[in-house]
Amino acid sequence: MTLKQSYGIGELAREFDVTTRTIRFYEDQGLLTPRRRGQTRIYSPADRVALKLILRGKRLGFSLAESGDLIRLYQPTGDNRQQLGALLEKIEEKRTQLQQQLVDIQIMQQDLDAAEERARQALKELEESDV
Amino acid sequence: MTLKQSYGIGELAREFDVTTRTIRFYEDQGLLTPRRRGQTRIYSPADRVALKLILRGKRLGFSLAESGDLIRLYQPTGDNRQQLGALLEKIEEKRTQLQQQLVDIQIMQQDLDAAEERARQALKELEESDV
DNA sequence: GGGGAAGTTTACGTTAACGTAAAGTGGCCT
DNA sequence: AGGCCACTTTACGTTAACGTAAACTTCCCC
Repeated sequence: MTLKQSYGIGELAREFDVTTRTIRFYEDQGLLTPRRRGQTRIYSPADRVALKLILRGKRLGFSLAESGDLIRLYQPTGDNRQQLGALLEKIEEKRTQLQQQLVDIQIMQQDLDAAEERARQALKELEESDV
Repeated sequence: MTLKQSYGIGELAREFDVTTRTIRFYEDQGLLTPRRRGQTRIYSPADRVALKLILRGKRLGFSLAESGDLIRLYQPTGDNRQQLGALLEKIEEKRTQLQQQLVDIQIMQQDLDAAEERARQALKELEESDV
């Protein structure tokens, strides 16, 4: 069995642990574009990938608008030089941002190391004082 | 010259490129605790560090409440075993979150690589088509 | 054919993180 | 004394990202 090629809204909601309201909201914001069977939404694998990207973005503090940008970076658009240039700029910009986040994470990890060390030390001293 | 040991609100605002309103708001949320001279706020180096931490947190999508937790992790608190245990748990939790963010960043960087590659390819094809 | 279960639309409500405006205080300069 | 900063408090306004509720259709099951 290869990939499923369509998904229901509840199905996606369960898989990614979000509400259907959230998924519809993302469509409202133009981030998802399911087709319809009757009035029921049918999601493509591309929609599923987009949703994944949105949630990944959220974990990094991206706004929905920013995730929208990322999604569009991904869609092969028959573009002219102008647009392609702007696109390359956006990519570079995001790259810089991710770099900064990497630095931030490293500093925080060091902070956590220090905090843990102090906590363990405090615990140790408690142990030693009540024989 | 060692470190400055007190800062005005405007001074901090300029240094970190935030408004004074923002700094006062953080105090309102219990994240900063400046002393007063008259009714004017005077910030300590510890306040300055806390502010730095908050802004770093923001870049990673942390809420002010989460950053508040982090600040408290940093303050040496005469704690009992209960609290120290809880503290260690919180630290571990944050560590897990940072790990996830690292993974997210790596995936996004790869996505950006791919997007850039496609853009450059599209540009190349445009160049070749208009001799 | 009655009743879930899962889908839909419409619309008002909510929270976080500030922005913005108004009105006042204190110091310093000329 | 007048004026201009930089600071203060109070309070209402705003945006993003959904939550929540109501009222409706569709399909399936027994």
